[in-house]
Amino acid sequence: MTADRPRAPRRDATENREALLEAARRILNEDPEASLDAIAAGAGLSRRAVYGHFPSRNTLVAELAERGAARVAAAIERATAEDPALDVALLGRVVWDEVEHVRAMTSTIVHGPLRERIGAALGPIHGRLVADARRAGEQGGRTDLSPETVARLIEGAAFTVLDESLRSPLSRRDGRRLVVLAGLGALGLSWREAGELLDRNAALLMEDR
Amino acid sequence: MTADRPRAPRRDATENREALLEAARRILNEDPEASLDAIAAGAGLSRRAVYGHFPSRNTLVAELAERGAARVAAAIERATAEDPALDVALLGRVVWDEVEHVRAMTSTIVHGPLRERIGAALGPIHGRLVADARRAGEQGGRTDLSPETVARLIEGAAFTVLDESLRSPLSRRDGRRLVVLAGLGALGLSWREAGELLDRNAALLMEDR
DNA sequence: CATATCTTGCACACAGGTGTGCAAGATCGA
DNA sequence: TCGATCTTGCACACCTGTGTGCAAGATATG
Repeated sequence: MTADRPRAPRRDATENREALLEAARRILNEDPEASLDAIAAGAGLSRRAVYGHFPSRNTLVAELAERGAARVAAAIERATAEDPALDVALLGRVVWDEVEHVRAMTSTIVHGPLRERIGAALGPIHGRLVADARRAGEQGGRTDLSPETVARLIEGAAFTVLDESLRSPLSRRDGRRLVVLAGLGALGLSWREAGELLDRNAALLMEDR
Repeated sequence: MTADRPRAPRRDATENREALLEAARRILNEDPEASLDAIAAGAGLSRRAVYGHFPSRNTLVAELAERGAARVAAAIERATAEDPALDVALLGRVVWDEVEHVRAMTSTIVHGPLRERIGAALGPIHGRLVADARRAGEQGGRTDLSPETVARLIEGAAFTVLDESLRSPLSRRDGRRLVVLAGLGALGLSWREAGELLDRNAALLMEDR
């Protein structure tokens, strides 16, 4: 009873599959409602060929979203800070760097029904933020709102910067700074405190990784 | 050359027109992409009849959006404060009260192509926020971001509360408080400063007008 | 009541999209 | 080279939605 796996997929086939995901990333980022036709053409394939790789349009987009979410999740694990405020800032910077070049798609995916699909992969971010907000409260920080609410506000602030950067483009550096400042504001820091934190940790906005 | 106006519109006709707008408000607020069919049914009319009152679906929605925008614009003119931070808080409260019961529709209209259509009517809000941010900066407030950017962050914070309240409903009072706190945070106040401001102006969150 | 006005229900054209079947051709790979 | 694998192009069914034409019926209103 050898499983009927007639042969390994042809090399060009797997290449085309990747090309489709790549084209989807590029095209959906310009028009998040682009048709399957447009995506296929972007990959140099016909619409019909797509169905040889993905059973449906949604499957394609979902896989794309999950890959992105996994990438972000992996990135945040490599960056942690003791101080809650610093951790929030760090999270902002890291996530921004991962997402900045796929802003438009990110925005629609997060606002749309695929949100749940990537929720699992992005859960860790939320968890970290809640924990940071709670610890900050214990150390003299915001106690007028629940940690859960504070976390949502921080996430929302990040999305605000995201949406804002779609209307008037931001340099990578300005985006980083803005997303961090907005997040710290939601955490309850005054603008001076946020600025001082950034001054004390200048590396936070630097180009390295 | 008397204009050929054969007669005034029948009373039930104007009633139906209002009923359509009313149904649109109600239904688009539950499903912002609801079809014209659903809206017509909600008004107790047939889809066909809608075209006797509005030349297109978009016309209907646009009129609805413009009415709402005008309502909000009128409301903010009735509330002004000298202190910039207080003015931001006041704006937050007033706008929230006007918008809270049409959150879902507001969200999609503001994120969608109708944004420009109501931009004119909502421009005053943006203008007030920019002026507040500028004056705040002159009085020891945030100078690390341009007034324009600060205004955008405040608006974004309000939308965050809006979106958030769609996932886990907020009481009118909690919504007010949250939208004000989030706005003041974006303005650069620490959570304590924001709290003190609210304490000094307890009437801000009260039920009256 | 008589009539202009409104509403209805149907059919239709149109647009844009997804997903499938199938034959013919291109292309990898052993 | 030769066969399995992929791609293509076409046709097709299907869906959901908008907007229009038209005849027939309902209803306000002078």
